[in-house]
Amino acid sequence: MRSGQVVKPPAETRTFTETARRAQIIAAAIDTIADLGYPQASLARIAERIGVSKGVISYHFAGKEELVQEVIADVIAKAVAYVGPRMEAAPTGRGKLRTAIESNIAFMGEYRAHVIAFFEIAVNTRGSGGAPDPAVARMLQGSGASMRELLASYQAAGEFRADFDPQVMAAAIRAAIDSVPRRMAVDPGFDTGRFGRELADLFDVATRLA
Amino acid sequence: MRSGQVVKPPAETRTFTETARRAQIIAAAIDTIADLGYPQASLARIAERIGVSKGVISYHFAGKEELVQEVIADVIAKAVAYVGPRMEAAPTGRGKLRTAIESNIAFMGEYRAHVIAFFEIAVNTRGSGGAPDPAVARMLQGSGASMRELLASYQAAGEFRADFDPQVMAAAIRAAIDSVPRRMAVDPGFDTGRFGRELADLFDVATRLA
Amino acid sequence: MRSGQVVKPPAETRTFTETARRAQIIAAAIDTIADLGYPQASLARIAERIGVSKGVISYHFAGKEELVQEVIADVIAKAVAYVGPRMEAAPTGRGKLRTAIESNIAFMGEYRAHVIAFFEIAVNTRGSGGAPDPAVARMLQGSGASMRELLASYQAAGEFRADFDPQVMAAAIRAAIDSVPRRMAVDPGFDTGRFGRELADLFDVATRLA
Amino acid sequence: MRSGQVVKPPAETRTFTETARRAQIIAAAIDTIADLGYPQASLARIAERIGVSKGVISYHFAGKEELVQEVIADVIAKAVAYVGPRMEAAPTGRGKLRTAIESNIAFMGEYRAHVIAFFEIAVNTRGSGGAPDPAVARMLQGSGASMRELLASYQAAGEFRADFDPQVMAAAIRAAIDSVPRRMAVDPGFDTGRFGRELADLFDVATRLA
DNA sequence: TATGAATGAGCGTTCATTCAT
DNA sequence: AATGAATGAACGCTCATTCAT
Repeated sequence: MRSGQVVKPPAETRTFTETARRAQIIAAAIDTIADLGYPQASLARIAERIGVSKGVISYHFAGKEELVQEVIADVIAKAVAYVGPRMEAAPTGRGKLRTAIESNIAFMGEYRAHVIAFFEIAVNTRGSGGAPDPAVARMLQGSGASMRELLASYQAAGEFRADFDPQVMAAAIRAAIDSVPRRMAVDPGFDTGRFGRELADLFDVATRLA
Repeated sequence: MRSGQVVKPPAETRTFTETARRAQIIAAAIDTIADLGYPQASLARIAERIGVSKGVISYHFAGKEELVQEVIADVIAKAVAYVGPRMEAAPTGRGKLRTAIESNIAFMGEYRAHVIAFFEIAVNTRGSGGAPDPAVARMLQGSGASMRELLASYQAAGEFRADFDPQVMAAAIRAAIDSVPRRMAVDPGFDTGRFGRELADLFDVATRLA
Repeated sequence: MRSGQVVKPPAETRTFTETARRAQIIAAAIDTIADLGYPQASLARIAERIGVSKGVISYHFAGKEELVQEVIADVIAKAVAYVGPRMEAAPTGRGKLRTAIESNIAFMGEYRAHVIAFFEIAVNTRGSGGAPDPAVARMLQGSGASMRELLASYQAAGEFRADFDPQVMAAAIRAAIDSVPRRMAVDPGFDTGRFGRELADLFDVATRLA
Repeated sequence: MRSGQVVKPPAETRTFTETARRAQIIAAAIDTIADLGYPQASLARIAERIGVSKGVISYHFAGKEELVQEVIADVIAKAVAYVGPRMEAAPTGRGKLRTAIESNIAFMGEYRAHVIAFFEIAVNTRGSGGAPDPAVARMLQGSGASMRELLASYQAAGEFRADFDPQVMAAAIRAAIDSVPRRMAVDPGFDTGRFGRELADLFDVATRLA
C-alpha cells in the first residue's frame, strides 16, 4: 500500500493503530541500537524484539533511513521536553549555565538508551562523502550554538568574565557533556549526578567574574 | 604466503616491497575510513583506492582485523612521536597542561585523516555494549589517566588550585580535545591552532591558583 | 526470518510453504551432492538446481551445516523406515542376516542419490584426521554394532558357527554393503538385487554351521 | 620456463635436482592430505610443510591436478612393490588369497599416510559429471579384477569351492580390505596384523572346499 | 630454479528491500 | 495491516593460478 508512493504520507492521515505501531517500532529500534550498537541493529533484530516480522517495519517506514530519522526526532523531542522547562526556570546566567550542564547530563542518565542510540547513530551514519546525518548535525550544531549564545549574552550583560571566547567555551562544555554517554557505556557505575555537579562547578569557575 | 600461517611473521623477514605495500595499504585504509566512515570502509573499497584487487590485502594481512590493528598502531606511534618530545620539553605544570592541549590538537590538525580514522575505529569496533578495541581502549584510558596524573601531581605540588577534582577536570579536557576531529570533519575551515590556544587559556584559568 | 534466531524454531510453527521449500531444498542438496560430490555442492549450485537465488537457502536454513544435518536426518529416516520392518519380519538368525544384507542393498538401489550423498557427506565432513560428523558417526557405528550383536547373539544361540570373530565378520559384511554406492556410481548398470543375493549367499556360507 | 608449454616435458629431461624436488613435494602432499584431509590440503599448506613458497609447486607441476596424479602414482607404485613379490612367493591358491589379504592390509599399516591420502583423493576428486579420477578408478578396478581372476582361476582348478560367484566374492574381499584406512583413522590403536589374519581366516572358510 | 606478488573466481553469510497474499 | 518469501548486492575470506624478476 505504501510502496510506490513518492511523497511520504502526511502524519495527519495516520490511524491510531499506525501511530502506535510506529512508536513501538521506534522504541524497539532505540533499545536495539543501544544494546547492540548501530551496525548490529538490523531490521530483523529490531522486529524480533517486538515479536513481529521485519516486513512490518518496511510497511510502516519507507526504509531504514526513515526509521532512523524518527529515532533521532524522538530523542531530540524528549531532550527538548526535559531540558527546556528547566532552562526557562533558571533566572540568572550562572544559574542557566549550571542548569544546562546538569539537566543535560541528568537527561542522559534518565534516558540512557535514547542517548546511547542517538550517539550510535550520530557516529555511524554518514551520507555519501562522509558528512554526518543532517538531523544529527543540526541538533549538535544547535545545542552548540545555543550554549554559545547563552554564554555570549550573559557575558555581554557582565555576568561572566569578559576574557573568554564564548565559542570555544561552549565547545568545551558541549564536549564534556557529550562525553557522558560513552562513559556510561564503559563504566556501568558511572554517577551522572555527581559528574554533572562537578562539571558545573568547573565551568562556573572558568566563567565567573574574578 | 601469509595465509594459513598461525603466527605472524617477524617484521624482519619482510621484503622491501612487502613493507612498502603494507604501508600503502595502511595509508589507504586510513584515508578510506576517514573519508567514508568505518562501516563503509570494506576491503574492496580500500583496495580500489590503490587500484589493486582486494586479494592483495588478504595477501599482506591475515585479515581485516590485523589491518585495523596496524592502522591503530600507526596512528598511536605518530601521536606519541609528535606529542611526547613536546611534553618533555615543557618545564612547569602550567606549561605541561598547555602543551598537552595544544600539541594534541596540533597533531590532530596535521594528521587529520589519521585521527578521524582512529576515532571512527574507536567508535565502531566494540562488542555489544562494551569497551572498544583493546588497543584503542588502552590508548584512550592511558591518555585520560596521564592527564589526571599531571593535574593531580602539580595540584599536590601547589601549582594548581586545590579545589577541583582532577578526574573530572581531566575528563573535561580530554573531551574538549577529542571533540576536535568531529569539528574538523564538519567544518573544513576549522582553525586548530587558534582553538588549541583558546582551549589552553580556558583550562589555564580553570586550574590556576586564585 | 530465520536469521538471527538462536534456537531453531519448532517444526510445528512451520508454514506449509516453508515445509515444502525445505523439503525441496533438501532434495536438491541430495541430488547436487550425489551428482557433483560434496566439495562442489555449494549453496549457489544447490539453489541453481531449483532455480532460486542462494539467499533462499539462507532464509530457510540457519547455515550450510543445518542443511547438511537435515540431509543426513532425511537419509537415515528413509533407511530406517525401509530396513526396520523387513528386519523385524525375519524370524531366524540366518534369515535376519540375509535380510539385513539384502534390504540394505535394496535400499541403496532404490535411494541411489540419497545414499551417495550420505557417503559423500560422511567422507567429507570431518575435522583433521578425526571422526566424521557426529550424526554420521552415530549411524555408521550403530549399524556396525547392531550387525555385530546380531551375529554374536545367534552365534551364542548356536545358529551360527562358533569359530568366527563377530567383530571382524560384521566389519566385512558392513564393508561389503557400504561398497555398493561406489559401485553404483562407477557402473550405471550395477544390479543391486543380484549383488545383494550373492552377498547374502556368501556370508551365509561363511557363518553357517558346518 | 615451464609456462606456455602445452605438452608436459618428458621425464627424461628432468635434472637430478628437479626429480628430488618433485619427490619432496609429492611426499609433502601425501603427509598433508593424510593429516588434514584433501579439502584442507591447499598448495599453500603443502608448500609450507617443506618451507618453500607455493610458487615452487606451480613451477614443478602443471597444476594441482598433476601433483595429485603423481601422488596417486607414487602410492600405487609402492603398493605394487610391496604386495607383488609376496604374491608371487605364495604357491597355492589358498596361500595367494591369504597373502593378498594380509599383505594388502600390512601395506596399509606400514604406509598409513600414503594409503589415507590415496583414499582421501579417491573420495574427493571427481571430474566434471561426477566420475572419479581415472587413475584411481583404474587402480580400484584393477585390484578388483585381479582378485576376481585369482579366485576364478583357482576355482576352475578345483582349489576353491565351485559354488560362489568370483566377482561378488572379490568385491567383498576388496571392500573389507579397503575399509582398513578408515578404521585406522577412527581408531588409532587398530591392529592391522590381527585384522588381516582374521579376515584371511574368514574368507578362507568362505572359499574352501567343503 | 625459485620467489614474492597479485589476480579473480568462488565460498558461506548478512541484510535492506520488494512483493504477493 | 501484516506476513512470509524471495532477491541481489555486498561482505570478509580462501585458493589455484599466473607471472615478472
